[in-house]
Amino acid sequence: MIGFTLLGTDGAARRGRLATAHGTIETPAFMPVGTAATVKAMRPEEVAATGAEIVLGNTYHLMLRPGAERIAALGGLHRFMNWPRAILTDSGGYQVMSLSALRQIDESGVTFRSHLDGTRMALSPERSIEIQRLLGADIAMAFDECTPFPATEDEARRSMELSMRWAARSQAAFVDRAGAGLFGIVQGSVYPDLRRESAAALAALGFDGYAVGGLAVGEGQAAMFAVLDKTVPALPADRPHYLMGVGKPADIVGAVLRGIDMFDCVLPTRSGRTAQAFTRRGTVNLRNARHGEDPRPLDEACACAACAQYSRAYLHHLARASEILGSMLLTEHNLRYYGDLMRDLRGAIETRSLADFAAGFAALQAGGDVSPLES
RNA sequence: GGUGGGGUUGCGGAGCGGUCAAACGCACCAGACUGUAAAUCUGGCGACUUCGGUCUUCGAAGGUUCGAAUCCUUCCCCCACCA
Repeated sequence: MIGFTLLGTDGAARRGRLATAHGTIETPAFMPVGTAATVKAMRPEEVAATGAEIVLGNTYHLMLRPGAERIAALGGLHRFMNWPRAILTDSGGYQVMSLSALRQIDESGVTFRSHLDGTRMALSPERSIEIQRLLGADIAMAFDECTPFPATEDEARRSMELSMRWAARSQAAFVDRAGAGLFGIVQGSVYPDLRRESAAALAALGFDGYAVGGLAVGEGQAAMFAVLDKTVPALPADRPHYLMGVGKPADIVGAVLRGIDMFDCVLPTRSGRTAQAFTRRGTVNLRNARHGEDPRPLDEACACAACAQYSRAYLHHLARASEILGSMLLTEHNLRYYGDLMRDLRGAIETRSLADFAAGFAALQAGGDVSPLES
């Protein structure tokens, strides 16, 4: 059982606080992704300095390497990766989709052929929950199938109903402990009736929190927001709402406006490694030639090390040279940007000025990156 | 001085009579990345184009051939070894 306190609202948006065995999380919150027991290119103290209070780990990847039992024997995932704050673990449901070429699915669960060495590995709702317990997750996720997009209504229904049966089994397998909880995951693709049905099924079971899954898989922002408009009102209001795998900054702002409390996404970390930076004026590709001689900071309004101590020209050079420091600095910047965005969103909800904040955010993003240097 | 090897589109490097504006890699110019098989992937990369093509390129100049980056001659460079 984990606690969730609703501190205030602004329209559909909510300001909340999540209490776990490893600290509290102010919501709306962004959770950096640390799939393989590391937020890539970042040390844990640097992750915390960006404002993150919880990170993700991944059942599938950690069971393959180094193995859940090994991590348990070494004192659990928090200790293993030296992250003393909260951890949410994904159940492996996303890999059911992303590794579709390497797995077979049936009622009991999924058999994966390891992407590392081909070894056959089985994952079921029961085993996924067991692994997440071995890892010591503060928040475990029900084992589901992230429905691919596009899916016909029949396909989406079959997939959603399977996920709902697996949700019940996940819950039955979950051993409740203080400060730890289990979230259910709504599926149903872009079909409002399926989404409502899924939400109702999960609410009837009763989870510590409710996730919306199967979005940002190619349907587009408008369709995603349309799904949230129909789905979030169907979720229990006294529990946290988590939009899985989302997203771009504008996606997050729009989802907060629609009542989402938690987010995770690989974009800030992955983009940090591929030279794309998120800024108050939109995205910037540091590899582009126009930054080669630019002595200005990436984002003058940002207090991260990359912006405070280095020029665009230097970040450009690091990216071109594939230097590790480039990945580190841009990942740090991107996570700081996301952290600042969440802080500002929380502040705007507290002062009930979220609509104004969202309008200002959109205007700045639409304005584009800083103008080129005079030559 | 002798012998052998070589000069290909920014660089490296394939090609060795037609299917060659010329493989591939790098560099370069852009784009994409949404519960991470991702420090990854995609496109472009001689000039012009009404996007059908047209034109100029493979050290230089001649030549053989219906046709030459590919064969021959001469010249200019480079490298290795021997003296």
